[in-house]
Amino acid sequence: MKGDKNLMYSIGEVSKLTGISTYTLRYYEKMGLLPNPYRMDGKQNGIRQYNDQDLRFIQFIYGLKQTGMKLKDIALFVEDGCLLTQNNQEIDGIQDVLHKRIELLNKHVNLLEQQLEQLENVMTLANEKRSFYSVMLNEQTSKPVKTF
Amino acid sequence: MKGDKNLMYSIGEVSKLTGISTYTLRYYEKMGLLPNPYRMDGKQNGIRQYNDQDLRFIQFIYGLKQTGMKLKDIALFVEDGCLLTQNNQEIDGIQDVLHKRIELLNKHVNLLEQQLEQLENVMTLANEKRSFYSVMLNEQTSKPVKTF
DNA sequence: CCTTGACTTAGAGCTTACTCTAACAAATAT
DNA sequence: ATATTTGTTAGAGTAAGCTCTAAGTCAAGG
Repeated sequence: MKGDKNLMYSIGEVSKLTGISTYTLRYYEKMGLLPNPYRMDGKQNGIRQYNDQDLRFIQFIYGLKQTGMKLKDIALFVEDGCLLTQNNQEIDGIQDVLHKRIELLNKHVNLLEQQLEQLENVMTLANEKRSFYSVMLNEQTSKPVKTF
Repeated sequence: MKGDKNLMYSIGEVSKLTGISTYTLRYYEKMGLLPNPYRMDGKQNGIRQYNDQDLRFIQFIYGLKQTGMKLKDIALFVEDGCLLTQNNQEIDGIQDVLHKRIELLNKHVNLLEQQLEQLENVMTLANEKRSFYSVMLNEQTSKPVKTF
């Protein structure tokens, strides 16, 4: 009844599913990259419980990080929290928040495009170099090339 | 007469042309990422002189670095130096060197392919998120969505 | 019962990759 | 003449992003 599909994950499970260590997950939480998760109530030591939506969000955030977004920018992205509060009240200044988030995503998408371009360049160069070496390997008549 | 096209660059010029600081260029040289460049002889303080081939090599190496190859792996790639010595003598065990370099390039190209894939994933997710926010911005009737 | 995994705060330590300073020398450009 | 750029060695400092330990508590599962 609490999570969708009744699937709730502990921090250890999230760690296994995402490949992010529990240290790092708590660190990200403390740094404001991840929202404070729901906690088990009562005596149960306040254990973090993540649902599927949380998991997808963590993976999204991790993707941003892996592709070069700075932790500080991710924290900016996340800082205003959920777009609607518990009671389905809009947060204050939602327009500004949306603008800010769109801007951060724009900035990152630009970075991604540059990275794609560079990746393709480097790929080409690396392949050329590789071919060159392969040719050298197979050639009997080694011509005098002074090169790397 | 010394360099091709008579173009020789000082470390400062290389820095400007590549966007790598002189500190970093010397650091890379010390770490074995860059071969020891030709030096001006005689009284002239042994100033480093790079030619076009050197410049291209530096850019190639920098591309590897920028796309995630570890400095240590780059150093491995570079460590056996030029493929033919000054006197056009083959270096010892050139086959092994070629194999090693091809292997390092293979490894890196694999990494590049993974990166390309992830970049595209993240691009898609970021674009979706951006669209979602844009829709929220333009919608008058804000539906109760509790989400990031 | 005992291991495992969860929690906390605080803080130390680590890796990678620079980045810069010191302190001195020598050559070039204005 | 002076500022800039280059050179050297050696070493300190910085930043990001973890990674782990300590030292204590709590609760579930075999």
